[in-house]
Amino acid sequence: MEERGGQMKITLDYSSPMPMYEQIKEAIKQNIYKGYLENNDPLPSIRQLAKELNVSMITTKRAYIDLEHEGFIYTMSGRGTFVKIQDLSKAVYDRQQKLLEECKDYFVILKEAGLKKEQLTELIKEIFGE
Amino acid sequence: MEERGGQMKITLDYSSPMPMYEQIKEAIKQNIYKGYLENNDPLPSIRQLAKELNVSMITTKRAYIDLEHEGFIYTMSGRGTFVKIQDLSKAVYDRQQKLLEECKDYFVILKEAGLKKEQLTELIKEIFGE
DNA sequence: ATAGTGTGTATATGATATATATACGGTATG
DNA sequence: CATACCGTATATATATCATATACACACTAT
Repeated sequence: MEERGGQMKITLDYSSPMPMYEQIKEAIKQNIYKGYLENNDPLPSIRQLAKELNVSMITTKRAYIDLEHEGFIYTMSGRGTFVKIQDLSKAVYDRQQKLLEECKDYFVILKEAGLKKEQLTELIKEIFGE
Repeated sequence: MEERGGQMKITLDYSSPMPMYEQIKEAIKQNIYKGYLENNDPLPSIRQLAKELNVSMITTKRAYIDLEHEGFIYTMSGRGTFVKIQDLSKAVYDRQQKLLEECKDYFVILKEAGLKKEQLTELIKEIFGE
């Protein structure tokens, strides 16, 4: 039997306010963005993943449905679910641009809360290094 | 009749995924943090606010209950609801520290997504000025 | 004192989101 | 063609978000 999604390492925070199917979605997207999963790689079956994570099939299925609608994966009934990523570097770039846009709104909130430019640049140094 | 919460300007985004009672909470907190509302200032009654915002009394009540639990306001049955802020500058400082902590986690995510230090400092310049 | 009007409070109710169990249908392969 | 994997569909449970409406408390002008 072929290994399915053996690279996947998903850990759920059952007490998080984020729904479990959202956590699963995020984890799979991360695996794609980081290049751990390539085009046409099989994902774990909804059954297997549900067993691993101690959730029901419906929950894993729900995550897969969403990811399919968002264009990250495709499903073949009776066969399994597979990664659909045509151009990884473009996907990564698009995501970065999206994050930058969100970041902009976030900075506005921080500014309105009275935080100073220096406090943020200091934090950036701390995380990103000098 | 005394004016109640006449300073308040709350606008709801009915299509936002953020629950309406959360939006109301946030708006009131903002009014407190910005000094528009002082200690013991009356808030609009749950009825009046509900009417203004086209929501039910239960929704405004829910917001007030949460804010009371968080220590921002207090309620006197039959009289109304009032701001409870002992030390504004401390509250503002505490909130800034909390935001900075959250910001730290956020920056880690941005770094992992492959964003560069310069992209963020550039964005900060844009928002905060030179 | 009490009626009136303004407060907050409590109960019953519904829509939607999240998660489940279980029975069903498709696909490959010995 | 049996079997052992896949995904699919139906009925169901629980929590969250929001509502309507009837009730109780507090001030104030008769």
